[in-house]
Amino acid sequence: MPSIQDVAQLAQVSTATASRALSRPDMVAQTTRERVLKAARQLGYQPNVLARGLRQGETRTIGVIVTDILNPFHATLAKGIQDAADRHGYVAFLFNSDEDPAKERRALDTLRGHLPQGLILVPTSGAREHLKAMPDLPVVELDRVTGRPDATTVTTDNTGGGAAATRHLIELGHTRIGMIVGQQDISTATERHDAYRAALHAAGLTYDPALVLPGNHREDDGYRAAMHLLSLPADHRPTALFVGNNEMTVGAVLAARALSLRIPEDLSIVGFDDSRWAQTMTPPLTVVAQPAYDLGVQACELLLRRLSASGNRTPARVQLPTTLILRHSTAPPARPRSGASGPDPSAAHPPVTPSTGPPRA
Amino acid sequence: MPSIQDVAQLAQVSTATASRALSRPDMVAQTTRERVLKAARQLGYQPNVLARGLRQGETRTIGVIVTDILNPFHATLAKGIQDAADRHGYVAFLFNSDEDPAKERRALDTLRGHLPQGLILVPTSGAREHLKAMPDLPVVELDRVTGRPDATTVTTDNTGGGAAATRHLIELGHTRIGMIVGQQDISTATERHDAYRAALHAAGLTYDPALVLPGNHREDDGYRAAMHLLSLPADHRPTALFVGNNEMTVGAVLAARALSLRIPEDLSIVGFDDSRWAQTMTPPLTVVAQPAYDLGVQACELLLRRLSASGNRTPARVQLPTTLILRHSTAPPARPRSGASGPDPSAAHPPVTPSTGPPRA
DNA sequence: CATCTCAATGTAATCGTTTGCAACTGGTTT
DNA sequence: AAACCAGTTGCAAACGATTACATTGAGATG
Repeated sequence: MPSIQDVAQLAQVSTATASRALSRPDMVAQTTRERVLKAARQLGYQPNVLARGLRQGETRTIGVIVTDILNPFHATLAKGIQDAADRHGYVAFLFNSDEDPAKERRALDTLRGHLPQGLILVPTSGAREHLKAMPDLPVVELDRVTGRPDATTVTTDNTGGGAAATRHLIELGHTRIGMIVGQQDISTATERHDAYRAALHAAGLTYDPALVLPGNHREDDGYRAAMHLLSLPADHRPTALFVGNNEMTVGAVLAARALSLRIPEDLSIVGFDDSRWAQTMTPPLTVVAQPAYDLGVQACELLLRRLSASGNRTPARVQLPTTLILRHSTAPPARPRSGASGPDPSAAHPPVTPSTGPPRA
Repeated sequence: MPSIQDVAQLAQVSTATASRALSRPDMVAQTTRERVLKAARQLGYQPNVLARGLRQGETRTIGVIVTDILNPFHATLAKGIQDAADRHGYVAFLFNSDEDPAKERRALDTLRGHLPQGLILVPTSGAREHLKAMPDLPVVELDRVTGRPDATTVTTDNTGGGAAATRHLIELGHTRIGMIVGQQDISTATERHDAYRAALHAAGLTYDPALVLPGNHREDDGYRAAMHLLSLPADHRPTALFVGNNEMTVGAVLAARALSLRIPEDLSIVGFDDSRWAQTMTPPLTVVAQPAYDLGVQACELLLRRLSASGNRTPARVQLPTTLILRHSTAPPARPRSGASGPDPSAAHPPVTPSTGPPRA
C-alpha cells in the first residue's frame, strides 16, 4: 500500500501539502493540487484509515449490532443502515448478538476498540447494563428499547399494530383469540402484548392467560406454542392467533398445517412484520407490516445528525407507523360444529419439520 | 476511552511494561502483571485497534463482500464467515455490492483503507478487473469464481447439482424442460446451465435455446422469464422448469400461480438453493440444496489458514457437494390434454406431507 | 570480590496521518 | 525602503500502541 509519503515524493511536495491537497483542496495552489492528485491516482493511493482515525479521533465509523442477521427483518434494518451510512461517507460495522446478552457484550467490547463514533443497537435484555460501561458513546436504540431514561430510539408503533391486529380479529367475530408473544423483557413483545390485552378489554372480551404463550422469537418457539394452543379441547381452542413476530409466525403456520387445520377456515392467523414468505405462502398472510428498511435509514440518519450537531437538540425518539395488511389468513370463525374432530394431536407428530436455521451458538 | 498510558500510570509502570503485561504475559513478573491487569480491569481498558493496527501492520480484520445481504443464502454465508472469524479472534467487515460492479469497486476501496488482512468475496462480473488493483491482498472467492488463474476458491458443485436436477426431471418423463438461468458472466450460472445442457444431451434430448431464458438473479427476472416461457403455445410450453437460483425461483412460482398452473400437476419446478421459503411453500419445493453456512465457515477458515502459514501450501480450491432434495413440486408431466383449465389453485390445499430438510450441521 | 548472566523494566523510535506554527514568496501599502 | 499582507508550503509534534535496544539489579560463577 502506497502511503502519503510516496504520493508526496512523487509530486515533489511535503507530506503536509499532499495531505492538504487531498482533504483541504482550497488551501493549496491549483497547480500543486493537480500534481498531487495525479500522483495519488497514479499510485492508487488510499488513505490509511487507521492512521487518520488515530490522529483525528474521528473514524467515520459506526457500529451496528442486530440480534439475528438471518431474520429478514434484521437484514433489512442492516441494509437500510448501511445504505444511509454510505451516503454520508460513513462505514457501518455489523455485528450479531444472536439474542444472547453475552455475545452482545463481546460485540460491544470488540467494537469499542475500533472507536466507532456511534452505535445503532437492537438491544438484548442485557443491553441496559452493558451500555453503562460506555457512557459517552452516542447510541440509537433500534426497534426495541432498553428503557434507559434519555435514550435516543427509533421504533415502530407496536401498540397501534397490536391493537389493529387484535381488533381485526374481534371484528371478524372471534372471541377466543390466542397470542404467541415474545420474551417479556423485550419491549416490543410487551407492547404488543399489552395492546392485545387492551383491545380485548375494550371489546368487552376477557383476557384469558391460558391463551397467551411466550416464545423466544424463533420459529421453534412459535411451533411449540401453537401446537400447545391448538391442541386444547375444541371448546377452549382459540379460533384465531395473533403471533408476536415473523419467525414465530412461521412456526405457528407449520403447527396448524401439522394439525391439518385449514387457514383461515379453521384458524385465523395474523403475524407481526411482513415478509416475502408471508406474501407468498398459501394463503397469503394477514400481517402488521413494519417499515424495516426505513427504520434502518432513520436510525442511521438520526445518529449522524446527533454526531454532527452535538449541541443541537435533534429529536430523541422517532416512531414509525405500522400497517395492517389484510390478506387471506383471516376469516370469521367457523360455526361451532359438534366434536371438531381434529386429528389426535398427540399422535400428530409434525409431518413438516420446522426448518431450523443454521446452528445457533 | 482510557489509554494504555492511563493503565501504566495507575499500575505504576511504564507503558512498555503495561503493554507486555497484557499481550506477553510471560515477559513480566507475576506481581507487576497482576497489578497491570487489575488496573486495566479497573479502568475498563480496551486496546485501541487503530493504534495497534498501525504499529503492527496487523489488524486482525478481514473484509467480506457479498452481492445481496437480503438474500438468505448470502446472509447465511455472512453468518458462517463471521462466526468462524470470531472463533479465531478476527473481525469481519461486511459489505454489500448489490450485484453492481461499481458498488463493489467502492466497497473494495473503502475496505482497503481499513487494511484488512484478507478478503472473502462473492464476485460480481467486475471483480476480476478490480482485484488487479490490489495484488497482494489474500482473497478467497466464495460461491462464484472470477476465473483468475491461481485464485483460492470455495464453491459448490454446481455441475453436479445442475445435472441431478435435470436428470430428475428427465426421469420423471419430461421432455420439454425449460431453464431460467442467471447472468452468463457469473460462473455459477454458466456451470448450472452447462450441466443442464449436458444432461439433456446425455439423455438424447435436444437442447432448445428457446426454452432457456436469462435473468439477473432477482425475483422479478424469474417472474418475467417464467411468464414468457409458460405463455408459449401448449405444445411448446415446457412442462418442467429448472430455475438457476433461489430468488428467481420465487418469481417463477408466482408466475405459475398467476397463470393458474398447478404445481406439480401442470408444471414441475426444481429450484437451486434451499431456503425456508422453499420448504414451507405449497407444495414444498424440490431443490438442489447448498451448504451455505458451511461455505462461509470454510471460506473463512481457508483464508485464515492462508494468512498464518503463508509458505504452507494449503488447498487452493474447496468444493462442497450439493444435495437434490425431493419434495413435491415435481411429478411426471400431465398427459397432453387440451387447455390448461385447471381448478383455481388457490382453493387447492394439497395434503401436507413430510418434507424434511437436509441434516444441518 | 569482580564479573557474568539473565530476568525485569524503562527509553525511545516507529507506524501514516493531520495540523499548529513558522517560514518563505511576491506584491502592496505606508 | 520598511512594514505588512495573503497565499503557499514545510517542519515537526501529536494520536496510542508495540518493540528493538538499553539499563538495572540480583544472584551465580570464577
